[in-house]
Amino acid sequence: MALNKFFLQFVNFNESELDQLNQLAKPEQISKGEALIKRGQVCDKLYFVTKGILRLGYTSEKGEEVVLDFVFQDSFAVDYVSFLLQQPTEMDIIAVQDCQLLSFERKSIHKLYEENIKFQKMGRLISEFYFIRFAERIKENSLPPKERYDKLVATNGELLQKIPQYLIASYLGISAEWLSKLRAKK
Amino acid sequence: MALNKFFLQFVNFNESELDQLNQLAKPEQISKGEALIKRGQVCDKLYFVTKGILRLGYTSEKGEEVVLDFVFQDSFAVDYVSFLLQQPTEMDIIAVQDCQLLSFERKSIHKLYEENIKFQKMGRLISEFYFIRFAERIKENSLPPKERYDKLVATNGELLQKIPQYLIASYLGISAEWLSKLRAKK
DNA sequence: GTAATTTCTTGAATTAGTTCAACAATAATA
DNA sequence: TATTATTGTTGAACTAATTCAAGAAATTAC
Repeated sequence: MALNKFFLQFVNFNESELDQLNQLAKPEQISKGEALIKRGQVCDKLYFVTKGILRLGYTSEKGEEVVLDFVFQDSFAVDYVSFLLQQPTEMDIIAVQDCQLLSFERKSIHKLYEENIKFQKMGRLISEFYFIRFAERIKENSLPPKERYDKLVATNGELLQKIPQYLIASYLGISAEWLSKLRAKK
Repeated sequence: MALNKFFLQFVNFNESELDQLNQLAKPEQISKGEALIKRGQVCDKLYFVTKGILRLGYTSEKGEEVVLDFVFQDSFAVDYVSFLLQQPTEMDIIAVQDCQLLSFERKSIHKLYEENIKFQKMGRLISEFYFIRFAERIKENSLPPKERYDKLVATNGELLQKIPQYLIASYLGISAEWLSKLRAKK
């Protein structure tokens, strides 16, 4: 099961510990275009994506939707900043396709942290995992759009085909038309 | 003292705990243009900047130096990814001006973590602090260069004047000439 | 205090990217 | 299957940004 596999990446849990984690998970679903989290809300849940793709971003002053990140299957959708600080998020998390999710309440996760240090360790390692992803993102952002696109295709090839190109263009910081022209070039 | 002030932001340490932290600190200095950390090294120290400014970045394939971040006085210079994973860094950290630093060895910090849970908490909160900075950076990167420049000036006004503009331009992802023209415009 | 080096500015030519509009292709719905 | 809505492509006119070269201004070294 993908969820357990995810946890086992970080800490060598035994069966009963995995059970404890699984018992916290509440199945949720959301259809294409709907928001999982909206600007202004406090993000007090983690959402494990069992199926579908979401995008994290915001609406600019000019009213354009800016995509900052995609969340694919088998990883967590969350605005970690809002989740950590328990303050209103500036982001929206929106389903790119119909999604199936498992939600974990912050409070119940924190309860586990206190019960067993292995859960605490998991929490720390997951934070670090996302931290490292962010650091990589900042570095990648310094590359020209074409290179960023090629890298994205190289690492997320198939999944990417399920995302409309105008969203990918927004993620890359270029217009949809220009991405189309870049793709046509080679 | 600025170092203690930094720690007290995160955890309410008593005097003896602050002493423990201070005893780990080894004064170092480095002159303008020199590297504190070079690509390929493992970053096994944290450096608190008591004086000066550093830049974190890398050399691209075309041989240009790309600036990803500035480290100002009273904060830590470190490649956190390399520090966390203890793997070779892909970054260089270079002094923009002569700097005075206090270095903290990873091993001795980890020793403190085990002795007293308050230190552990500090470690977590400092990680979160940088995590949040990274998240903000990713969002800022989505704005047009002029806006990013104005924001930078608004928050780091005086300090910024001590950094050559071609480095600021690199940080913003534009050429030095274009930054000069942008500045001239209004 | 002058020379040498580093940094900053300006202009001209070129490339990268945008906007808008029109149409083509694809997917969703009846 | 035909219809509608969403997504993708293309071209023309425009704006943003780069490169290169030259000179001006500011710093550093002697």
